[in-house]
Amino acid sequence: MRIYNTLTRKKEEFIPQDKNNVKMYSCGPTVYDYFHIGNARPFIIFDTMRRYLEYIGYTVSFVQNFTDIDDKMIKRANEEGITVKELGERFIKEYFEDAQAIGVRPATVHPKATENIDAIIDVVQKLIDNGYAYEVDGNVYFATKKFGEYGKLSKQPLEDLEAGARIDVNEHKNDPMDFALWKAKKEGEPFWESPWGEGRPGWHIECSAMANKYLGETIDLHSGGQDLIFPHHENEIAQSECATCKPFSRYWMHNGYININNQKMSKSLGNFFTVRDIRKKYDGEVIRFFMLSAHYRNPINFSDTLMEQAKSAVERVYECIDNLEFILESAEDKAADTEVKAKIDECRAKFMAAMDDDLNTADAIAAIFDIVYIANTEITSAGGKEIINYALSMIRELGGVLGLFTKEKDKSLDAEVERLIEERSAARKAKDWAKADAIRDKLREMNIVLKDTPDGVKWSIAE
RNA sequence: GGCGUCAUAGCCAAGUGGUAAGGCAGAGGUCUGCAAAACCUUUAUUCCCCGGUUCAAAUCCGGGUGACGCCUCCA
Repeated sequence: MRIYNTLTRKKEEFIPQDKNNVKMYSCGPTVYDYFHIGNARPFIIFDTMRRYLEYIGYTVSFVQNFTDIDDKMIKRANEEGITVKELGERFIKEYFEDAQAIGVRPATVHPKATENIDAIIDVVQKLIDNGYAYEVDGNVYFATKKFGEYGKLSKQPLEDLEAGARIDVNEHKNDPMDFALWKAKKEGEPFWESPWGEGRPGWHIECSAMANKYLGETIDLHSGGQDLIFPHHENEIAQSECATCKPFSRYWMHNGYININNQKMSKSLGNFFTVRDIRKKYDGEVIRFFMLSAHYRNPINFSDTLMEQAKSAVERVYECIDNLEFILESAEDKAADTEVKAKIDECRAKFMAAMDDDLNTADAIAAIFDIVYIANTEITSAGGKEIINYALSMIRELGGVLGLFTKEKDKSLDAEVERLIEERSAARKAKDWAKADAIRDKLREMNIVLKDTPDGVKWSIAE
């Protein structure tokens, strides 16, 4: 598989250090609120990356942290009159609820910053020992100028960064570009004991410490949103490589933004939609489909119209699945048509080629729609069970790689509905259209939609 | 000022040298008792503009125009 590596700004063949296992780290949320749809994009994209890596045979050690101590956490906890710990626990729980709804599986490990303070202190100490960090009044800073490669990810020479930097007023730092590894305790803030006194970790250091602790010194793939390239990921590289003297991550993937009216969505701009809110109107799967219908590095707009389009597209696939399952019931055992089977295999090949090419999920989705078309045009109950099952399982299998189209229809009908369907069939047989239509309308009100097909009456539940 | 991204139909979107995928929406039709679903036809001789390279360019090169992002917490 080839991926676009931010470090080299080129598509490269992805070769993990261990041929069977991929070590992958993704920056997780700061758990002070529900996550918004902009946060959801990397969760969905890199969950899909993980699923695909597993599909092509790797085991994936996937670490995604929770930032549960920082300025925003403290501020919010104070506003709500609860402890930082309580705030974190609440939104970690909410994270998992929304994540599940959009098909994002739990990572292998979800380390929390507050539970890895020892590991963080170790890295900070190592940086001091190696001469890359210095302590001032209980604060520890990273000396960016000591790291000659600083700026290699964002391709920004330190001088240029400095020239553009808005001045951070801080009398402790030796240099404006230096950043905090450890912050001395302020009144009313949570704190931990450290060699430099009571305090708490800076933001960037936790990812370096946890990646190192759970995945080792050199990981295969690090991912996140483009806005993390600088300074967060740049700083992670500096911290990790200066502490271990080893390369930190061999590949970096960054997803594009989500815009609202072509403007970046972010919490600071206030123009954001939480996944929790969107879910009130759209199924999480529709959100996921929407995200995967464009290439992950392109910016995408978010709007109601786009969600409606995504919803209709998802329904087309489920309609096909439902039809196949329906005709399967009346189909006979019969060998599959080899030509149709070959066409479906071609779709799978197209799907794989798309995913291999820098996770081109838009093309991969198109391949699934190609199978839908084949199913709709070339597969009937007369074709027999085998080919129906083949198409069905292929849609499920490839859909599953994207975390889509995995829902199972609840086939149970309550007795009353069943009786009405029977009654309508009898009325149709007697050509009593008025009665048949009245029953159909009545069922419609009960959210049961009937469709008369050559293979009998098919029902489905209205959304 | 530095670094970077994007521009393809009514909407969304793939396509990085070989003659415009896929989805949504619209129109007409087929099927159906009527529907629904599905299918068929139709919607870009053309990919922001101008030059250039090439037998061949949406794709490569040069120059414009427009939109956006990072350089400050942010996915």
